Amino acid sequence: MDQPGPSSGESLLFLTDEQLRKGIEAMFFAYRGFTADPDRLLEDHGYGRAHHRAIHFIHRAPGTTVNNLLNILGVTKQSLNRVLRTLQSDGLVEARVGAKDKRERHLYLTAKGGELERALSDAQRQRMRAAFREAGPNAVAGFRTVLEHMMDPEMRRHYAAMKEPGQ
Amino acid sequence: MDQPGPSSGESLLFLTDEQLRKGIEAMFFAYRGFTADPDRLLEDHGYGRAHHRAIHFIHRAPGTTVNNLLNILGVTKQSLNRVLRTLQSDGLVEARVGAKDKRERHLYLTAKGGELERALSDAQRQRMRAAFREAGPNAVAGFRTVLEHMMDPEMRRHYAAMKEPGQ
DNA sequence: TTGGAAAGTCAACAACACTGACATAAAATC
DNA sequence: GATTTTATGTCAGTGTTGTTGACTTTCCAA
Repeated sequence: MDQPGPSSGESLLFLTDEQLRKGIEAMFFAYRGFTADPDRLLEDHGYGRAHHRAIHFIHRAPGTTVNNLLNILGVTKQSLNRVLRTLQSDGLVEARVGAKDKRERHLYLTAKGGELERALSDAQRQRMRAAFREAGPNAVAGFRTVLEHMMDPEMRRHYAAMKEPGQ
Repeated sequence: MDQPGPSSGESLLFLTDEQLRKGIEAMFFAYRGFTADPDRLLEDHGYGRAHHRAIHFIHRAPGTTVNNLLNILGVTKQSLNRVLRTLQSDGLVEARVGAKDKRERHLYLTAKGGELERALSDAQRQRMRAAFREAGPNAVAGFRTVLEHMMDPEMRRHYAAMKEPGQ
């Protein structure tokens, strides 16, 4: 019953279907918690998660182009455009025509957009900070390692690319 | 915003806003990967994630009532009902009127429903197994710890309740 | 027995994803 | 210089999934 793995000396009990099912349900329930706080805030403004994602990544990489945002978010341009249009007409996002390539639109948050970003981000960070603190640095490192391996390779590239901003 | 002040003897560098932002983006990108494989399968059948969730939890707790499922999934009964209706008319789910309380419907997967559940589950487990294996048992433990702390307390109850089935 | 609560169903609507087709402007290429 | 490609935006239509409101059936308790 409690025999070591036949090939290695290491236990592989953490790879049983039962453990994997727990991991799957953990992802499901945790993601709900992860989005719950910003969702409440967004509802007050009449926005949805799509707006949050756009705001987050524009804040993260100011001056990003529509096309770049499209690749990161993995939605169609029609879908993203709907969101950007409302954010622009509400004065949260500004789109500047590219200096070098005039076809491109570079996206920036306005002061008002920055305010909402901070509010959303604060709400989300607060929960994550609490979870991190209770779990401890070792668990946090494991958390990030597993999530990185769960990403699609292409998304992992995006994630890694913005991992260390100054490098 | 918050300085990484060395107030205690322990380093709190893992709680900086920068680290939290990385955690937030890790959740976003990883969740996309997490759902990608089942999503492809579901599309072939004309279903969506809502169907997957219903199938998963009916498989997890056969005979569960609609109301119980409602609490776990956190949607309105009308929304869940639409999903259950299609699953029933497609012959994947069976609803039996409660013996004690005839208002209740107890939900079961049919043989056909079980087949789809297995296919979806296999696809999702495969990715998670790969991620777990590459990350190692220590990282997996941390992963689960952090996720548990990120859940709403009520959801954590559901999660814990179904953690060890035989106990 | 009657009135309210609970479980579930039907109808209509909104958010947000999708596809497809098309328009415009600018850059790149032939 | 003409043509093609690229970046972006728009219109129309569709599907999934969430919502609220109104309704039926069933149960239970005053």
